[in-house]
Amino acid sequence: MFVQAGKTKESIIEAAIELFTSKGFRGTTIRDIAARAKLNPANISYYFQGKQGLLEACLVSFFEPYLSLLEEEKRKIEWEDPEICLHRAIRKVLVFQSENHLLSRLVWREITIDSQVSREIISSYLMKERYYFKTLTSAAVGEKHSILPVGMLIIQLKGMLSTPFLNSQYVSEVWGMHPKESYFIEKYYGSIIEWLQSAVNVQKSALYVARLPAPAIKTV
Amino acid sequence: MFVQAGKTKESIIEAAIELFTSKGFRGTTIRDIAARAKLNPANISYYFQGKQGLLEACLVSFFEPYLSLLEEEKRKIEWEDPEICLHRAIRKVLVFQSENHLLSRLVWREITIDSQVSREIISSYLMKERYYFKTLTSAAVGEKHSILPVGMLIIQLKGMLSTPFLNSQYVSEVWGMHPKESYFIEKYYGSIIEWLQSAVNVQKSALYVARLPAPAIKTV
Amino acid sequence: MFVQAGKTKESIIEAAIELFTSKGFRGTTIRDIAARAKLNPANISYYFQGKQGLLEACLVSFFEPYLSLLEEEKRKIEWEDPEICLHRAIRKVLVFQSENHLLSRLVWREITIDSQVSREIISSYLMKERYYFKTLTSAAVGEKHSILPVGMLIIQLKGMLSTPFLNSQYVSEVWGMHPKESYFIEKYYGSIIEWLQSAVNVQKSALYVARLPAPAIKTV
Amino acid sequence: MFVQAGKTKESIIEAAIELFTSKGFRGTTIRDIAARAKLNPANISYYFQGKQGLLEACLVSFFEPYLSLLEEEKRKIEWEDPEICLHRAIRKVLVFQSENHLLSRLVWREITIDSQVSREIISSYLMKERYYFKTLTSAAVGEKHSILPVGMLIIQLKGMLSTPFLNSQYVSEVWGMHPKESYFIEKYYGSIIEWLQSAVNVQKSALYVARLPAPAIKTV
DNA sequence: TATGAATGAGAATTCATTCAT
DNA sequence: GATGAATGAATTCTCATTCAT
Repeated sequence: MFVQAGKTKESIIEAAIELFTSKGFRGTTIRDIAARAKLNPANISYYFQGKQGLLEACLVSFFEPYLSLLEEEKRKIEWEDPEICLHRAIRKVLVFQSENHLLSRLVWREITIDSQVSREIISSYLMKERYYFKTLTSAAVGEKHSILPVGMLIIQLKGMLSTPFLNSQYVSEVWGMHPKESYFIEKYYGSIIEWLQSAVNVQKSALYVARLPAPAIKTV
Repeated sequence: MFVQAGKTKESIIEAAIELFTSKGFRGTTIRDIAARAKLNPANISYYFQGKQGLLEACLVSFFEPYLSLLEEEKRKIEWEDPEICLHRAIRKVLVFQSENHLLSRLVWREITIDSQVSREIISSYLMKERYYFKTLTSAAVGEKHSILPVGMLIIQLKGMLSTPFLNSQYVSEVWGMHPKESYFIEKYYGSIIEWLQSAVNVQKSALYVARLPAPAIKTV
Repeated sequence: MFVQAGKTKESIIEAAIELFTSKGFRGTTIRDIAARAKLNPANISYYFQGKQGLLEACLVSFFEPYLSLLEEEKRKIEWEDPEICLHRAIRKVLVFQSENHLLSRLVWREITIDSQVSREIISSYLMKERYYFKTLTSAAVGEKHSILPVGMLIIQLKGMLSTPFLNSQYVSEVWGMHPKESYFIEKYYGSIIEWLQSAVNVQKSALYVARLPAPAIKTV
Repeated sequence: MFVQAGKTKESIIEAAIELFTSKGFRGTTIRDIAARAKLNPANISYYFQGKQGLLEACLVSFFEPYLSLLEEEKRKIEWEDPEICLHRAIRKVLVFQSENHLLSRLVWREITIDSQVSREIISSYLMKERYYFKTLTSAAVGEKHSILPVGMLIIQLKGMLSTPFLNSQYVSEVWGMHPKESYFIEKYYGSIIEWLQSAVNVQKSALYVARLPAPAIKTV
């Protein structure tokens, strides 16, 4: 009626996130979404140029703040202790996902499907993410241990950061609390940092790994 | 035509795993599958009572060997060193997933969707899996450090074990090799064991982490 | 395209009645119906939630006026001569069926199939119909001959009322005219009333029947 | 294995009659039939050249005895009292249908569908039936009342003879007994004969009924 | 901006039938 | 004679999208 376009768009995205997350993208119809948002289905095509566009809007609404968060910490390594920056980045990522746990689950699942039309969007976002992680990690550990296999670290870090949100019901059942609760985040943050510390001291603790024919990796 | 029921079923499942994995369950049509398996689409309903049944057959073909693998190691803790058993279980799980990396990706993605009719099947399998992990982990660390929060360990372990297969393209891009290659498995196994070792010494390190200046962070 | 929902629904029902009647419910495809109504087949699901729903709409469009017709006469027995009411009911039923002869044929055939999902709808309608017939007949004959076996009367009456419409082609061939013609209705009405009169005088004629080699008939 | 072809065919027809009757021809699959007859579905195509052929076999298995029954009585009018023959025919028809009530329901329903491939078969049988009925009725009443509209009589007779079997559940509910029970047949036979008598005296009785003060009737 | 009607493309599924054994 | 595998044709239905209002 009046200037409610923003509101309408918002409520569509909200409904879409809930439904895409629990029923999957293809398993959700735009009628489901329209019904939940109490709107006419035609609005979705109108505002997002189709279902696909709506999914992309969801992805964007995740990646934009997510990446600017990482970017911010990456920038700070110029004048702050990189290790502090990395730790803070990890914490922020956890908090952000916790506050957007449905959307997080949706995103981390959706990127495991190849033939999504959104592939291009996703790819460019993931490239950026990787770049920030690499830079942050290298800065945090690279100076001390130049031959450290940063790649492995990043993969493990990525897994640790996303798994609780992707498999939130698993976490609930094993740990007795949901990843959206801040207490879980605190604990989880703690154990990631622990792991990171010990991983950094990899040479000492893992004589065995060092002897493997791991390819030399150059840190930037 | 030819009495090759076994072969036909096999080839349907094979095609289904490939397509479900890359395009998603709903994104794959039974025609796609039939075309890839060079069969008539009606065979799918004939052999699996519909698309849903085919998905379930895929899940079963993953979980059955996967769980018996875990079960075997769980049984061995009666007379072998539980730590050895846990390590061996981890290794076997990695190798099994590496050999069935497509199927693994499919399974770990599919379980993140709520409203699947397969929910019951999945639930019962995941319950078993959790039980085996709990028993193995508790046996491996419990005796030494009875107050250890095993739950957190298991969540992290689960994440580490599945992430590389779920996000195989991520691994490829960061690490330069695919989780189906045995070289990756060796490396990855090594770092999990490392993590496990240091996690077991959690009390000591926890002390240290507690002293970190974990900066309070406001997210937008 | 055009906002003519009412018209569209109407024309679908019309086409459905024709086709269901001549080819049977299962023998008619929604494509046939859509083609005859010059519409897109999807409209049928859209307006009637599937083929089954369309059949039910047809049944309802028969039973609603049919039953209110009976109900009206049933109500009138309070202050009018019940025999007149019954006769008038019979006449109205014949005229109504004559004017809706295709639909009548469809309905009277369809109720002879057990496993229809529409069973519940049909059952409740038939229960009402029976109640009206019973009340009307009992009132018409009951006061005079309270112990008359009304059940048998009703069964015969039902048969007489529906048969010409169910087997309209039989009527055409034997009688040379179609049950939709009013001349037939007049004649047929006359002979039903005759039968009804004589049936009421059952004792006298029963005497004569008793002499036939048929077993003696006991009145309950 | 041995000479069981007859047995197999028999059991297929038996199963088909049950299922066609309750679920309708199109609503029954040959797999249903094969399952009930505990046979392989391929047998049906083998023995009856398809589902259609099976239906035709069912129709034939009804009409052959049914028509020879009528034919027999028709032949007898040459030397016996035609009225007796007609009554006997009616009785035999009722008994035959009672003993084959499922098949009767199937047949009388199926002939109300136009576009059956079996139309030719049905048509020729119905033509014969009509001929026998006409001959019998004309012989029974025609001599006495040459101006009687035999057509109307036949239509009513047809309706009376088939209705209880076509709507057997209706009969059950109103009358409290099933048309397959001989007690019902006796009663029903009685009332048809009554009707027939009075219909034959139509001219007289019509006059008489009009004037009728409906005398009180005492039941025995 | 918003809506309900309408549609076309395509999906899963059903099923009678065939065929080699 | 009998069977189970396999198929092709056809059917119902779903759904994103469009369009006139």
